Amino acid sequence: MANKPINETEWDVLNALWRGGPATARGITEALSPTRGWAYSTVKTVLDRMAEKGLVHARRVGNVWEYSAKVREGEARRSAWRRFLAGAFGGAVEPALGFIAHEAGLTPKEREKLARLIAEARDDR
Amino acid sequence: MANKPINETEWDVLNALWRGGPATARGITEALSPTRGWAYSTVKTVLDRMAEKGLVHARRVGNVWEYSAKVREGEARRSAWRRFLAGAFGGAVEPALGFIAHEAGLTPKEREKLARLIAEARDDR
DNA sequence: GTCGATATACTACACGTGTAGTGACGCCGG
DNA sequence: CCGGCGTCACTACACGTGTAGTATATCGAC
Repeated sequence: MANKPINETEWDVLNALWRGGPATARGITEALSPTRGWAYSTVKTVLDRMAEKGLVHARRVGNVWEYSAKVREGEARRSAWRRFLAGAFGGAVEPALGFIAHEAGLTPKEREKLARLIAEARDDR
Repeated sequence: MANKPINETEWDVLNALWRGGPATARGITEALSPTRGWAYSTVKTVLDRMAEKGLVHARRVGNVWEYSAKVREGEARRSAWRRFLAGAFGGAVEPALGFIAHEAGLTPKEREKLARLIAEARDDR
């Protein structure tokens, strides 16, 4: 299961790992330094906590730990989607779709894009 | 502003208020009792905290407090949507739309519905 | 083999949240 | 006018999270 919510900090770390592949605590610290500016020890703590939760995998390499994403991006997103539905729409899909179509503040261009994407999705299955 | 994230418990309370209108702590306790089973004092605490945050409005009526939703449903949903985007998609709208069309696990029927909703939205503006 | 750099492991602390107990006080019924 | 019931205000506490310091272990260079 491991269906704990993923929080802000964790998304940042996961995104870094998804984009850059496995990395050490120092690597992540540097990757996130422009946006977050965390201290090394902060990143280490976050990573360790994520490892406990099963979000990342920790592997000893020489004397350093190398962390890699254990959840896949798609999964994490689906889980975020489910939480979004659960919270804001009591888990109901259709109202959420209505919201996205009408009230999510999409630009016409975005709506167009979405229409196209749906058409595609319809085709490929 | 008031752009604090709304958490699970708060969604429950807000939903109760949106559906049932203004209510006292006891009222909410009862409304949520099937799903949550909170103690009266728990609900009171939650409501007071929500009042502090500006999520609900508290009005003294006789010797009881009556609480009403201060944020509107649409606003709250938009804010949840923004947080969903920020977390799972780094704030980018289009990848999120792609995800919804392709990977969110929509049934064909739901996709159909979404297509219709978009068409509608296109019409009315 | 000693030293310096770096990583680790452990600890810390404040704030948010989930959940609730308790003592005091006011209002309605008798 | 008094007592009980319900409500309030306050307090509590454990756990999660954001953020980081520090003492110790270890590795590579000299």
